[in-house]
Amino acid sequence: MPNADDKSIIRGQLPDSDTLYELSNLFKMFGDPTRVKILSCLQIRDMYVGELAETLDMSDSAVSHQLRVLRSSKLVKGNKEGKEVKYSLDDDHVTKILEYGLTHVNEDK
Amino acid sequence: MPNADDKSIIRGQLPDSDTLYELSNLFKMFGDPTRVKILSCLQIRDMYVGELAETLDMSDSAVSHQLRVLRSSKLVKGNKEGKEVKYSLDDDHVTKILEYGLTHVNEDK
DNA sequence: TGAACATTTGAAGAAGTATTCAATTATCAG
DNA sequence: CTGATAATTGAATACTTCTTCAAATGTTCA
Repeated sequence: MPNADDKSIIRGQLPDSDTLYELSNLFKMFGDPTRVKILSCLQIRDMYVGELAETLDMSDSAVSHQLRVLRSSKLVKGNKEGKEVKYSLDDDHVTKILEYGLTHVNEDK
Repeated sequence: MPNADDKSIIRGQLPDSDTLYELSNLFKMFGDPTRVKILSCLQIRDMYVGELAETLDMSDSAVSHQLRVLRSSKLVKGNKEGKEVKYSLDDDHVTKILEYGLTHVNEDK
């Protein structure tokens, strides 16, 4: 059987397991409506936690929890200003990835 | 207070709710390691369900379930060939989005 | 028709995750 | 120091979702 190791050949061409895991993890960040909203806001301008919460009509706590997740993925960063924390995008790719996705979604209609 | 409707202004600049939902839904497809693996395989060549299962070392059933999800998002399509079904990517964007994400992930290290 | 194979489907269980609520930390103004 | 405000944290709950298992569907071939 000539194609006995066909799967191995395919496997060899795939990105390695770690990369695939990181990759899906990156996209997972964009895979939640709340997080996408937060990122979209920060694309417009830097904002404080409270501003985000008001704008998106969510609790401060819920927003803060999501900001923590986004921070851990290095997609946003927070800078303390007195008792407030101003958040901003921490990555050039965020905008491009969102734009690309938007293009796709809009083309479909 | 001059900024009373500042949030409304921001809200007005955001993509509408439906679009944001669709957007996060698109990214959610890429947010699971199994699905990313399947998509990566199909980027290399069209494959049957069984081939995918073997290549990725998963059950036929698990693969089929994920293919259903990907199909419903119009990212892959299946063509019946006898008793087998050959799957292929159903969207030009898939490759570009994956490539873009990969670039990002690789740059980070 | 009947056996073998490929795929799909549905239900169930397990694991992961988002939001809420209450409590805590930190900063500023009086 | 005290009270008020901003943000974070942890625990609990509700919800979603991935995989497994068993059964069903559909197709080929003898």
